[in-house]
Amino acid sequence: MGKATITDIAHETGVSVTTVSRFINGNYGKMSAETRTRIQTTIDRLHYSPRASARQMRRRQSMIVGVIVGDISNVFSSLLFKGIYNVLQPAGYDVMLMNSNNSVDQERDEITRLQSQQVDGLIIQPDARDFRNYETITDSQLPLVMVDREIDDQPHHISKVTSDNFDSCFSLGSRLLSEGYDKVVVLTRVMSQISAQTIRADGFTRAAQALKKRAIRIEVGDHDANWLDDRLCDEIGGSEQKAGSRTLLVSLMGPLLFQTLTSLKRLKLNFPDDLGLVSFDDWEWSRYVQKGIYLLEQDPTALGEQAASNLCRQMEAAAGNQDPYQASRSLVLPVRDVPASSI
Amino acid sequence: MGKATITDIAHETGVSVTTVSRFINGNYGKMSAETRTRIQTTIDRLHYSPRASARQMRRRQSMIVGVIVGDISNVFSSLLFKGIYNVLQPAGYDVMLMNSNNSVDQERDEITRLQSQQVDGLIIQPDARDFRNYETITDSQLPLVMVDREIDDQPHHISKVTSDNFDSCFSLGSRLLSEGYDKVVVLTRVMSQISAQTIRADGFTRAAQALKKRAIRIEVGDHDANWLDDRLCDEIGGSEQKAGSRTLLVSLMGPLLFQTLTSLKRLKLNFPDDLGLVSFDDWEWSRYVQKGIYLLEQDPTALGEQAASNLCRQMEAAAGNQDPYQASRSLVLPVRDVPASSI
DNA sequence: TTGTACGCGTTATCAA
DNA sequence: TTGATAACGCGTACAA
Repeated sequence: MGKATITDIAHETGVSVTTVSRFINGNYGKMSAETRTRIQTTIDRLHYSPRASARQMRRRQSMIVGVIVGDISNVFSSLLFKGIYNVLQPAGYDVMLMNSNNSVDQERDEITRLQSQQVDGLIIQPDARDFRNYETITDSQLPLVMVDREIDDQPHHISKVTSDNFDSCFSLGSRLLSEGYDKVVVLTRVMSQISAQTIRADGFTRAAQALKKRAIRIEVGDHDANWLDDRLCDEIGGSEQKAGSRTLLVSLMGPLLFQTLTSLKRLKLNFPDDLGLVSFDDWEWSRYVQKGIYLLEQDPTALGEQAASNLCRQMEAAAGNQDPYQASRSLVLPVRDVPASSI
Repeated sequence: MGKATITDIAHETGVSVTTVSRFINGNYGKMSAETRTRIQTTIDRLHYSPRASARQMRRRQSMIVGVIVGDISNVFSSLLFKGIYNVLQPAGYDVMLMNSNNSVDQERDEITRLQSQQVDGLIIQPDARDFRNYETITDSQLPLVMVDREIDDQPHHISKVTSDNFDSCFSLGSRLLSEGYDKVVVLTRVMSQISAQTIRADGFTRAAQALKKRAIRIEVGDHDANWLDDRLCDEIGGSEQKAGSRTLLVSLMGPLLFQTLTSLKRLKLNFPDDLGLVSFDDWEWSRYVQKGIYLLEQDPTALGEQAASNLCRQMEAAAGNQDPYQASRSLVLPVRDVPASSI
């Protein structure tokens, strides 16, 4: 029977529910070793397992954390989750994962669901441009960490864990452009209202501006394969232009790199000879692909771990009836700059 | 206040809790349109949201499903989850995701946690070799679907959703070997006690046996890069042997393919000239990599969707006090065989 | 060291 | 068309 209750255990064992409750919660302090083993035996025999829901009602905490990611099929999201889970599971929290599919509406619905579940905290890779969409969370003083994407009007006392997107792109862009590239072509594929890619693109654009060089941004949508070929051909030039080409091509998203490589192959453009290639990468695979790519690596797992441990602090504060947002901390994680030659 | 209760709403609105409860659950049947709007107003004003835990206690169902995957950082797992979520979320279920890290111990702990949460159903990519590890689930008649990996002694009335691993490998292996390859070298990287890779390897091995050709299996662990180089050199031969080589090299796992390609490049072995290359792939990226690879594609998202919809049927049965396992169905999804030339 | 009794927020039953 | 009230399983203050 999966239906045994604490009362059943108490009766079977011949003790009171209080004693059983104490046992379950590890308050062995005042309990004879004998009753202890007797209770354990009964529990095993009846396959008893305490109902989390009943426990929640009394304790006023669920030990559940809600996580909303933009697209779980993107490696970034799964590595982020992994980092979160690494921290939260050992801390005793269960994690409810939701996939917003980069839709603000869906995200709103999911926040409601999570609030109904009385989650003790929330980690969100946000979709919406305005913080207004998240005020229902802060109104109820729920511990909250925003991850990866930046919201303009987010109050500074709300935690935010991001990568060093702008600076890393600006500095790599500056260096490469001053080493002799004429212009930079930035490829993005923005799925959400807000995206880290936008900030990265800005980094390169600003670097170009500072050096008075040209910056072009190409937003790759769901076009067919030829579309990108044509655009690249326009911007970088066909084979006749190759020789004098000093273009720096930047792919700001993992999956985009593969598409780019395919196009380059079709166009018979080689790097680093015909152009310079930079890719922003979430994880190690791209280094298997080919030599000669400059990589900007972020570490989504670390991002998740930092977000989760900050959330834990907030939840502790909340459990002690304090303002969780006092325990908030914002964090910018470094992006690793891997030289093309070292791969 | 996030603390408003149904009683508060009732008092504020000047109706009884029963009425509010009816409203919340959409039983408008016998309710004046006016009280309806009045209740809605109060709910909005007080930011009321019903506690899932209190509701669970009465209803005896949680509307939560537990999912345990082997390694969430593996693309297979995240696509699987996506499929599951696609089905479960619209059906009104929330999903608790756990990562077993391919550890049987961790998996056991997670099953316990999920049972405490009183999940209405469980989808597991199992780690353990014996079904004994999951009997605590079937003992309590909990809806259950096993995914991806096969357990020898799993009772046939327990649902299982897998890919057509053996047959697809056997048939591709048979075809290619009879078209002129001398032997097959299979690369695996098994992380768990059980793995679909083992079955795939068997498929190729049996194909070789039937044609009286050699089959070699290399288990790639966490060795350094050179290790694989050496092993491949042993089996496939160095450049002097290339010319006459008729080896079929098989990578049975996505990430392994990249490692393999790197090794082949270092060894200056080209395909399809020097050898034939086959890869089992979870998703479309490998087709960007290079031409000339035979691909066996499975569809983890579809796997997840099927698993989830079967689970739903079981949960409906359980809700109607019937044996959920009568609604169980096992399913084998096809593996797509993509010819090397078509990529 | 152990037991009794009440309350947590919701829904279902019965009554009006 | 609406209310009053008894459960659900657990934790804890208080009593013994």
